[in-house]
Amino acid sequence: MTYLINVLVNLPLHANLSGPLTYLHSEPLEAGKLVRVPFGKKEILGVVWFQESENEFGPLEESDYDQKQSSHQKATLTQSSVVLKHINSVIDGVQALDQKWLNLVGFAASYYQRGLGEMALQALPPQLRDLDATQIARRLKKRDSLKKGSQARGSDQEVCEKSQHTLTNEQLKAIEIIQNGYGPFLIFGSTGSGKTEVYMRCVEAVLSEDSSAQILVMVPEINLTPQLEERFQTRFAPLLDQFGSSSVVCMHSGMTPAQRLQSWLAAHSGTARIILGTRMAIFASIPNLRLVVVDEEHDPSYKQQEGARYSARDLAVYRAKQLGIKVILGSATPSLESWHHAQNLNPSTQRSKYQLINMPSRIGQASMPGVQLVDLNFQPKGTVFSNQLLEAIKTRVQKGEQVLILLNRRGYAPVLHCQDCDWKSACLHCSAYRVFHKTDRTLKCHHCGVVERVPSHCPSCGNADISALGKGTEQLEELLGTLLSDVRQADGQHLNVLRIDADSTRLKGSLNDQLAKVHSGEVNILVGTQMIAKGHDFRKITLVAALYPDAALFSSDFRAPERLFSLLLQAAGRAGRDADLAPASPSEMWIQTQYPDHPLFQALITYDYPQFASQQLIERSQGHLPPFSFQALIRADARSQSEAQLFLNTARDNAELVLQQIRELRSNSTATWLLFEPTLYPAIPMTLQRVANIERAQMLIECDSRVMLQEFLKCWQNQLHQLQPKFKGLIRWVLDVDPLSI
DNA sequence: AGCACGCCGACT
DNA sequence: GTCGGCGTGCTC
Repeated sequence: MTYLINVLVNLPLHANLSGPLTYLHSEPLEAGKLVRVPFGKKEILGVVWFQESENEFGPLEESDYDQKQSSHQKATLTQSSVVLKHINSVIDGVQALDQKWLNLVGFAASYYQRGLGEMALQALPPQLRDLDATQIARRLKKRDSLKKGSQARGSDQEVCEKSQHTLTNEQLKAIEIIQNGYGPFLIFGSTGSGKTEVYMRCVEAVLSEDSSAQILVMVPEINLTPQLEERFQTRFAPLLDQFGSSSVVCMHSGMTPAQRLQSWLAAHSGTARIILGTRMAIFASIPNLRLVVVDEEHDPSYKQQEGARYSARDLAVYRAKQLGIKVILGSATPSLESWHHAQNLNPSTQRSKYQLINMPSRIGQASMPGVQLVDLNFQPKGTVFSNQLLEAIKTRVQKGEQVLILLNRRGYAPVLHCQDCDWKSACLHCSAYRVFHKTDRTLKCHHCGVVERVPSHCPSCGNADISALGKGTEQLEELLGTLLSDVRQADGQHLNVLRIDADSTRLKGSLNDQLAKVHSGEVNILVGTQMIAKGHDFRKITLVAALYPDAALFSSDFRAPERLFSLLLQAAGRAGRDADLAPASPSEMWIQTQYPDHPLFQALITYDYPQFASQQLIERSQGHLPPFSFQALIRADARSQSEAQLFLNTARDNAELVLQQIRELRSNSTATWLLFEPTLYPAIPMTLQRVANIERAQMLIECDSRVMLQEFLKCWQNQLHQLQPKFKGLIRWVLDVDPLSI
């Protein structure tokens, strides 16, 4: 007997093949099974998809039954003139992915307008794709032996001792709400309010209730996984000792392919009980998933920015809903989307979409730092550190406290400039300047990566006197060294200034080494980009300063203020974490700005996120922006800007046709979403118009109905594929559903 | 997307 | 005479 099997393979949507491919096999195969199939001249990994007549959303209808019978009958060897091939092998050692996982992948592919096979295969660990059945069998055997080893060790361990922390009333209340509610929950809790402890208690409750329960905890950045892993490991490993070290696993792109495969297998087989990871972890196969936690849910890192542009936070909410389990989102500055969902009551149910949990207080004596605004209008032009700020910094370091300076610009200076001929260090390939890096004497383009030795004379006129315009973190580091050269620590030692940014942490492990220097107290002043504002628990920092955050106030991106507020609040959260230090030495957050009266800063002074959010939501609502409308962005890359725009504008003209089709197709439908038609704005050059000699343009699509937007994008996408070959200079185009930056 | 086949310029 | 540029087309 030969059966027709639908198999997903890693193919982008725009290949001439769409949907699953049909292969032959000697026996029927369950959906979700992993197989190796011939594809062209290669053999690749495939995932068995549902048979046509199988309905992934429920039991089969009577009418489906005949089809199911026929598809399982002996198949003809061709299908629409394509010669079908046989499946090479079935990977028996790995259990079939379950229907819930297949559904998640199916939903993500359709919502983010990507190929089903592309989505499914991208969601699997790379090594699973590369290894054949025997190699995978070998890994499984290795894993089993590891497991036995740790089991033996595990049995020696003490029984889990319950955490001795006493919880605050806010924490107790939060836990109670989560225990008794349905979710999704949005914990609005300031940094240091003990959100993590709430997560842990909820995790603990679920684990003790269900002896096979698995839990997914997501964090925005790789850097934050080690410390969290350690906390979960020490807390829960004893409780879950039967599986020893594999009971808590990590999933993020910084792991080696072998580690990723092992973690994935541990989650898939059910041995991993707690899965900690970055956005990619949302696609992990977790058959007994019972709880999802998304920490720092507002963080833009949850949105994948290339390939399939999914939002791991939104998919987490979907996944939890699909499984009927709880999802906890947490943030000190929730995304306005989530905040909105937690505010508005549904008139019929009298419930909001998300349940809001307030945790406003910091634990112990610690309170948020007092905000000091320095009006740069009253400072000499070009001031980097105002005198007030400099004095404040001196006072802190002399007392043995630490200072954090935030500047979102790495390198020494963003531009080199020749005063004689007005030459500037423009990048030849991008519409941007190359940045001067003094440490390695180079000019670097941060967009295309071109590196050149810094010229000693102006390349244009030969003038030896070229100057650096603007300030980057490298220069701050240097500047602080000179400005504070006569300042000594309490013990008479010279000051230590440390810079942490993408350049200083390029080498593996160097971030940890540098953080360790901060924790040990060896460092007095820490200078860095936004990577130091997130999550790290610095005990002795009592002063944080943002030197010039004004650019975001006037950005063309409507989300810029939201991001700035969040960044500044998170940075402020780095200060005053040590409750013992707090009473004697209240911490400070300094902001130097030309717009001290701006409502954003005014809301920040009182750390009034609800105030800021409500004011932003009013603006969003008036501007018909998310969360009051839904957006998609299409970007075109081409040889010339005009070609990129021409493609987009032609696509825009075609949209009317697509809409007509939808209207006709649904002419007998009374669905209200049909009334909301998408608006397509004209194509515009991207803010960074040219990168690596490729011209980029984009076009925004906005619609009041999510369903209508989805329907439109699906039909429109077909048109775009047909349109594409007519544009010779066009290199590629990409769709971004729910884009985060515009 | 890969990876083939396929038809025209600068090199041993 | 080849090596190799990347243009078109196919993959169940």
